[in-house]
Amino acid sequence: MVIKKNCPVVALCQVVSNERAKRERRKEARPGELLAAALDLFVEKGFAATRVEEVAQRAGVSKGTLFLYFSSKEELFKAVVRANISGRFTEWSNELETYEGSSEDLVRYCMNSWWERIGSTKASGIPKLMMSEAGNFPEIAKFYQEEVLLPGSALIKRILQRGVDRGEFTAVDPVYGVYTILAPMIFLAMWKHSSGSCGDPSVPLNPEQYIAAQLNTILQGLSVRPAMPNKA
Amino acid sequence: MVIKKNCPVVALCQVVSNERAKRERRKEARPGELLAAALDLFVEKGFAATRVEEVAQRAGVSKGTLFLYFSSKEELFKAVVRANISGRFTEWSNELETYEGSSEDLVRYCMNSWWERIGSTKASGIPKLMMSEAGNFPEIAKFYQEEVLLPGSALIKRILQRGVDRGEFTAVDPVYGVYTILAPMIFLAMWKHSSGSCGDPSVPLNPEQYIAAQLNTILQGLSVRPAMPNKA
Amino acid sequence: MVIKKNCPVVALCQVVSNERAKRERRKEARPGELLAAALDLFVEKGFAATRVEEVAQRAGVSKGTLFLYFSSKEELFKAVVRANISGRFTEWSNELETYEGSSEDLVRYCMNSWWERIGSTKASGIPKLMMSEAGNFPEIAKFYQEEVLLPGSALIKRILQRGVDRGEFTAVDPVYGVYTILAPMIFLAMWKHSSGSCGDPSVPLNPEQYIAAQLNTILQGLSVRPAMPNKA
Amino acid sequence: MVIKKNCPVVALCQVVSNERAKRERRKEARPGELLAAALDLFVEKGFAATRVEEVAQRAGVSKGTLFLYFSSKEELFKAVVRANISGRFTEWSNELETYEGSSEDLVRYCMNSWWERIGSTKASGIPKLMMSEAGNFPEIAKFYQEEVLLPGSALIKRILQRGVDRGEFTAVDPVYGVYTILAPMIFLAMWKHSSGSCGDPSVPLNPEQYIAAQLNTILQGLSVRPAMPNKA
DNA sequence: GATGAATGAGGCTTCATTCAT
DNA sequence: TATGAATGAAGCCTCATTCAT
Repeated sequence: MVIKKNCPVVALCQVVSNERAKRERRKEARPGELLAAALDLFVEKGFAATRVEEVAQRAGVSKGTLFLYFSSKEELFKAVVRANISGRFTEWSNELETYEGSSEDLVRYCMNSWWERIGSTKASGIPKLMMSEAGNFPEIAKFYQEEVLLPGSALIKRILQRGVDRGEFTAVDPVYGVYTILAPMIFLAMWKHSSGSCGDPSVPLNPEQYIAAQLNTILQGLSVRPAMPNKA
Repeated sequence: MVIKKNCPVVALCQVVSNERAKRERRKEARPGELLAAALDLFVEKGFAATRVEEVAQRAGVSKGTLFLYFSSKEELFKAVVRANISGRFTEWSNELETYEGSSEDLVRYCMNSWWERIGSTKASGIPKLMMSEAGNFPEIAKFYQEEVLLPGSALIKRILQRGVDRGEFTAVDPVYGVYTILAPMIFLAMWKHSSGSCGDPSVPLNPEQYIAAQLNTILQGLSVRPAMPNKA
Repeated sequence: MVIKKNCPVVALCQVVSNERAKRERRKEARPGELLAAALDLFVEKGFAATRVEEVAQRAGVSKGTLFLYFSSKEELFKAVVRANISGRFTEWSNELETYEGSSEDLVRYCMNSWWERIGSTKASGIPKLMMSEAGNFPEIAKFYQEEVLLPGSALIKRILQRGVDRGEFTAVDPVYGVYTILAPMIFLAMWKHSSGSCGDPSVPLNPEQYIAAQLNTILQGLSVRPAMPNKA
Repeated sequence: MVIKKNCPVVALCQVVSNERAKRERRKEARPGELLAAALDLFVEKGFAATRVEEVAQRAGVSKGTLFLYFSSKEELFKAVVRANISGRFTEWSNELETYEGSSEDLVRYCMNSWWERIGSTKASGIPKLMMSEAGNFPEIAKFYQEEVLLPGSALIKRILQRGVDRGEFTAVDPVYGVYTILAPMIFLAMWKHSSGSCGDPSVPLNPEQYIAAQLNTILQGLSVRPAMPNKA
């Protein structure tokens, strides 16, 4: 090229082209950044109170760009939910099939594993989002139910059944026993994202300690035990 | 009475007083009707997605009337929360003081009583509302925490301590043990108001059965019992 | 009447009837009180920024009552203007006809008299009102012009002409000479009611001193005088 | 230049820069167009009676666009006042310092110059606006007073003092003498914008003739002259 | 006549979405 | 593709006006 390097116009072009290069490198990442920003904000403020401009800003793009990737705010919302729903139930299901330890340990493993993979990540905002917005987005609530709640419940049910079958757990209601495991986890996810509860440390909640305490009680509650004078 | 019933002046006075009474009865009923309508809608759709006109309509008045009683949508929201926060903790606290049965029964009593007094009423929407909107209304979230969460937690803590003191309950973490009781109730309240989850009966939840099942497991989990080979 | 005096219902009726008596006594005064209140507020805040409820309140009646006397806010406005337009031009005109002093004294008399009868009263708000609202109320502006500005201008013109005819005043433009007298008075009326100007005493304006100073300059300006080297 | 004109990258840069230039030219012109439209309407109808949509329409944009440039109707109003307040008093002050003609000519120059620079422009609406709205916008009225009325009065005072010092003007009250000059100008500005008065030509007012007539009378009124039997 | 609760049209403002550049 | 200025539908809120009492 004959163009002198110090020609200001050329320099400008290069800057532009560098930026373009960088931009294109990041292009693939755009939807992900937008989804991450949107997840944060939707979880924090709810769907209606979140402005798309905020989402775009947080993702480092302009408002218009967001609409290149998501045709509407609602589509963005759906994409956020979809993107953060772990399709890991088959994986977990397999782990359960091949698990060889005690059912108590299996419950411990599951709950802790949920915390590591979901609860402690941003994906834990999804339950809060669904609780808050289910009424406004019935289809996506249905989708969430089918993709998450049903498989999750089924998984828990099989774990409990395994414990009963192996003589480790006392027989529990096959439907309502599930909530014994499910409720503490969903509660934890929501509590975590309710800044009203977390803002003030007067009602503190350390997730690991919380899970440990819940497991202790639940597992003793599930365990088979000698006859006791207590009414059960 | 010596006054003749058909004295026109007297009659007028009575009419006036009847009219005034009726008018004022209506006027006094308005805020309550509006609060009830607003609670429903805020719980169902969230603060931002609820239109004041809807609230007014559901209360059977026009848009403008709402603003005669609440100076803004936000004030309406605050009033809804305030109006539905039961200051019943002293009452419950007294019941606890004088309770003479076993601590297990006390826990049962408390949970069932919560369901009867709060959970089964519209007030059960408040926890969902607070979870969803705490981020957008920090002051009112703080108020909720101080007026509800802290006293509630304190009450539960005392019940657990009573059980331990009387040799009925195993020692639990004084902080995290509380969640063993709290989490299932809050979960129930939120689940109930998450129409996305309830709309479809594929994951059903009958509150009484749910509470019974939770109590069974929790109470066995809390109970003192002979040493077992299980890790506790 | 057989009714006992201490019967509470009767007592109430009496109170009512006393109030009614008082009310009826004041009934005749109502429109005047409303007009006075409206004048104050319209002048202070303008037509659009004045709320009818404020007017009613200041007049000591309810909002509904105002509409018993004036069919709309606009009618109230028109009535305010009409009520405060002095039909005194014929009176003044007569005074002029029969005035026997110097024309200079006549001008002094007129300006001071205007201040006493109009400028220092609430009616002085009308010019401000008309200046501010003329664009929004063309008909009433026209009415004001016909009833006030034209007669007032004509009066001034005749006074000036009298001075010229009697050899007291230098000849001035018959149209624009009028403003020499008119402008200072209207300016005074508006300045007085512009709280922005009056609120702060950094640009003070004592009406009597203002008028005296204006008269001094104007009258010397109008006076016939010996030839001077000044360009006139 | 070595760079080929048809180098596509360069061309692109130019296009971009043209596009940006045009876009930004529009963007930069908007506030001015909006301010001009708003000035017109506020002066004509007053603040409260002017609808923002009208302002936007007259500026050729949509309602929403206005709010991109002014955060509220009130801010628009403030900006209108600020934008039309000439900070030209230092300039005028300098002209006064270096003026070499007679004080009479200086007064003529000032009044005519005010007409050319302010009175005949749209900025002449500001005095009317301030008179009408001062009560509703105390802060901006204060600002107007400090930025316009006080410097303006000070300027006039110095001109009069100059005349007295040079033996050209008779001694006048240093405070109230100012109004001799100020009142006719402010009156003119307000009269001009009171369409009620101007709409009908029955009380006509040609500004140049008005100013000439006022000057004639005022200047003779200020001039030093031989003792006269008139009371002064 | 008098009241003041109720109404609802209308104005300000926001923000998802579009589109020219 | 990316931008961000522009749009306008929709929501909150006000207040002149009505009307049952």
